[in-house]
Amino acid sequence: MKANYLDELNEQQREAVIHINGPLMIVAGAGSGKTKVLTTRIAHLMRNGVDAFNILSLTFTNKAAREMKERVEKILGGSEARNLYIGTFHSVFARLLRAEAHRLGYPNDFTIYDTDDAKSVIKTIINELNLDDKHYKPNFVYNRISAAKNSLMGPEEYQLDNLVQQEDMRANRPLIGKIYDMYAKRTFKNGAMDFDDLLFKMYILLKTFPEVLHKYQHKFKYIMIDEYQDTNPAQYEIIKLLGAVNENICVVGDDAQSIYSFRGATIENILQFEKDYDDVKVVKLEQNYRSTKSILNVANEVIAHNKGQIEKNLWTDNTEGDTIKLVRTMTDNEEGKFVADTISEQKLRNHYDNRDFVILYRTNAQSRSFEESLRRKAIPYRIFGGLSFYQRKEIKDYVAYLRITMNTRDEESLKRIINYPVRGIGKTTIEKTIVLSNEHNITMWEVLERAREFGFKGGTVEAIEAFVIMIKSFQAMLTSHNAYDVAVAVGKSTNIVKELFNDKTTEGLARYENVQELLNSIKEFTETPDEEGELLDKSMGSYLQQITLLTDADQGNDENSDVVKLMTIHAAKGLEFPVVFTVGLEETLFPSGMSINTREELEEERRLFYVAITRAKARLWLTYANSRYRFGNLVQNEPSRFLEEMPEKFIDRSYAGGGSVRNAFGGGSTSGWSNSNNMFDRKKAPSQPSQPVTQKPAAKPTFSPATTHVPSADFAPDDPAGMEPGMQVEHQKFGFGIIAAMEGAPNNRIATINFPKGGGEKKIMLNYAKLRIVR
DNA sequence: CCGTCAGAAGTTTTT
DNA sequence: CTTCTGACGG
Repeated sequence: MKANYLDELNEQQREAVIHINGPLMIVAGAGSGKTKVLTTRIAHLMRNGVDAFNILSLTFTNKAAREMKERVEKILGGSEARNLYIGTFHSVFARLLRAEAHRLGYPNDFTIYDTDDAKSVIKTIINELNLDDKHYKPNFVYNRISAAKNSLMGPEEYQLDNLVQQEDMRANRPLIGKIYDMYAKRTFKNGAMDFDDLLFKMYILLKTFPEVLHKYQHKFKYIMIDEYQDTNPAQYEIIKLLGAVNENICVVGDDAQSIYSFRGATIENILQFEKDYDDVKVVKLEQNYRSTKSILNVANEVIAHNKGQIEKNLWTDNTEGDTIKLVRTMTDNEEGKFVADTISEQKLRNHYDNRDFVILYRTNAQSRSFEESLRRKAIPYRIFGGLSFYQRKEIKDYVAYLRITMNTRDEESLKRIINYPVRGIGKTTIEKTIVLSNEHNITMWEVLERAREFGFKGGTVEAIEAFVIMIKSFQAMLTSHNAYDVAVAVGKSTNIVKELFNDKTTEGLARYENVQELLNSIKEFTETPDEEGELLDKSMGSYLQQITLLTDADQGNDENSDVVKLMTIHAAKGLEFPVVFTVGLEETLFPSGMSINTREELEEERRLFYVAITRAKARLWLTYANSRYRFGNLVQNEPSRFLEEMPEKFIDRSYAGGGSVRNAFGGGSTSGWSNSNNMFDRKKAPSQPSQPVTQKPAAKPTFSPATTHVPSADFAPDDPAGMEPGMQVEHQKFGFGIIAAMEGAPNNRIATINFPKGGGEKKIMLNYAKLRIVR
């Protein structure tokens, strides 16, 4: 260990690091060396006799956890750091739950449902309840349930809580509580937890089993929480429970960077920390080492528009640096072009590499114009925050096999692969299986295991049995083989790999490569030693647990690749870049139109803007477009109100069409401001009285275009077996026709029929087409 | 059972 | 404009 590690700190940083026992709150302004303090403090604890096994450090992102681990290792210079518990809330709790879940009635190898899995379950339930999923949107319902769990509210409480019920009534969705209840039961039956359950169930576990609580209270004698301003009530309560005995809780945060209230984070947690414990030591890190004076001054002045903050004065010794450039373009495409041009220019003028640039936007959808312009100029880039690798269909399919092998209760996975690749277990069979499983209160898997007993017959029962035997063969391998071998066996037995290999289309090729990459990742997982040391869990279950908690930002950690990065501001939190472009600074976009209704929402948007500004080390461009395409139509937007909140002194507005923001406001177009509403209004124009739609509307009358045939009143399809060439038949759409020829196997005959009014000669598969025999 | 096509919906932010 | 969904033809 480096002896002089304390010398590298400033006074406040050192004060935080050497505080060992008792609650500690570090208010860490942007760029004030927060991670350095955290990592040095861990090293310092260990140097002062604290066992690595007794230290728990929680972060929000895998990336932050990884970075922290690496930096601690660097200071300690050895493998001691391996015994630390450093990870995200979700991954650490998932790991603990893997040891304890049986107490709650879950299998220890429970499946973790990602957002898509969860929404899919919710959708199934909505349909089962005969509710209209246009009204009960799975997304909306999911968010309600998520919010409930994040406030530690179970289904019963949800249905009994007056306030919540009133909200649902007002939103005209009174049955969300019912859906929540069914969802909780269903996921439990599936032996699955969603992201929120990892927190919620952890809390339940600690609350219900004192001996478990006791165990972890004594294990985690020192607890550190990064980004404390983003904790939600569930996380808050868990920390409180775990830390209750030793009260060695160290939280680090910056209320000015709280940007996750939409996900249940309450800024109150950090504002109230001093009141939660006696004798809280508070340290403020106010010296910024990251940004120029210009950048920092702008940031400070912007955030000063928020009220109710922890008082602090962020300052820097750095040079004043360049002014902040404010840029107006006419359209979003020009905005993209401007950014790409400027990147080229800056690379030449100031010798930057691609990796020095980041483009930050409010919503993922904004990336398009920048992608195009960067591609046109052949500037390499990478977008963060698209589909995670593990959300791709082919990967989810493959992983579903692994999941079902680990946890046969997982019906989401079972339904996904029971007939993929096609093995003759069709819709009817699946429906029947579901009905039987409900009837007998057993899992679908158990029904399949006893298929013959339940009266499945013929080819179906054979297909089912083959499927069951195959999955069981994978399970048998689990004890004797590692995760990689099992995964390879899955690929072979199911023929998935071969099938993808034979698909020579571009997409097929990509899919094949993705599956290969999946296998590689499993191989890598089984072969690299566990960084966290203590628990050398190389099992399939451990692997599956990890990958579900990975996001797009966690892949391709080729930090060194020289590319321009594109991401949302949320995704950029905790990062820094020499040159930052913050784009799309327009009303309704940033601040988002969805977040301008209350002061709280607007303040969070402002904090987001603050985060964006403070990512920049040396140079900052702020851009906005007069008009941009949204949902395919051109929309005009005012410049963001935030642009008016910046101090003139540090801003160069010469790019903003020569005028000030104010000029841009009124001066531009007098007519131009009839905007965005109309795009919503237009659609609803022939205003239907908005009646509450809770039940599925009766089957819609099907309108046929005037050109098509109107079937006879008594139209009813006949058995195709009796159809022969020469017969006259009626088709629902093509009208009357004569069968000209017949081909194909007896059980799959294809007729060539001439429809004089229906577009001439057609080939029709008799098994599927509905035809009436006329004569 | 699967692929195609038209129509509709979507854009806040994520572990 | 793009992506997803459902209906329907083959």
